[in-house]
Amino acid sequence: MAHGYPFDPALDACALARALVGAHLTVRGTGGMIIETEAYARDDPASHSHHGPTSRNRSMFGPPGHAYVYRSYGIHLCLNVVGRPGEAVLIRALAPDTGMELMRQRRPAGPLCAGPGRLCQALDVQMTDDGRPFDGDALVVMARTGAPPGILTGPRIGLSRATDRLWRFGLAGMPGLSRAFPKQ
DNA sequence: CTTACGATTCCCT
DNA sequence: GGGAATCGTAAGC
Repeated sequence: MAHGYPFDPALDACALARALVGAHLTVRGTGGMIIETEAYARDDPASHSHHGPTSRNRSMFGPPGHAYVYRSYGIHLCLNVVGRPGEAVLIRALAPDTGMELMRQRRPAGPLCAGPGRLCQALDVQMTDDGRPFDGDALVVMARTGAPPGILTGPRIGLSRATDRLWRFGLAGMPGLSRAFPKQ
């Protein structure tokens, strides 16, 4: 049952990153509520898109509402939601609630979805998901309902450039964040 | 062609 | 808290 991609394609990366906090993500039947995101923009020294399109980052310049999946440190995969051209939002942590048993099989020990590499392992995200739409088929994202939650902000994790941009967003009061946020 | 370096995680001390 | 694992990418020569 496809329900389509719920977000305005015109949202800038930070607005999309904020909108995704509290949204719900499912990949082929496993997932949970998104509790931590990071925004990456076109004119952003820390973004893969900073030097323009390449074979690796081509999905970042593709249609909004599609996935950008890349390999990190030769080991892990990371999942992004593509926004405007050259912009994307990294999904950094979930509060897992769907397909718990399957996710625990894939990650028998340790945190299930706290960290971009861990959640990709728990959800069995593949490189073949790169460029795939969040259209409600294999990849499902549902906007949050109700009042806007308290959203924490902080510098993005693991970057050496553009550390002054507070483009990391988290759901206040949630356990399972990949790291603590600075005092607001 | 060569090389340096990550949008990380895990295990050790 | 610190370092190793591990490999694709892209900048540099």
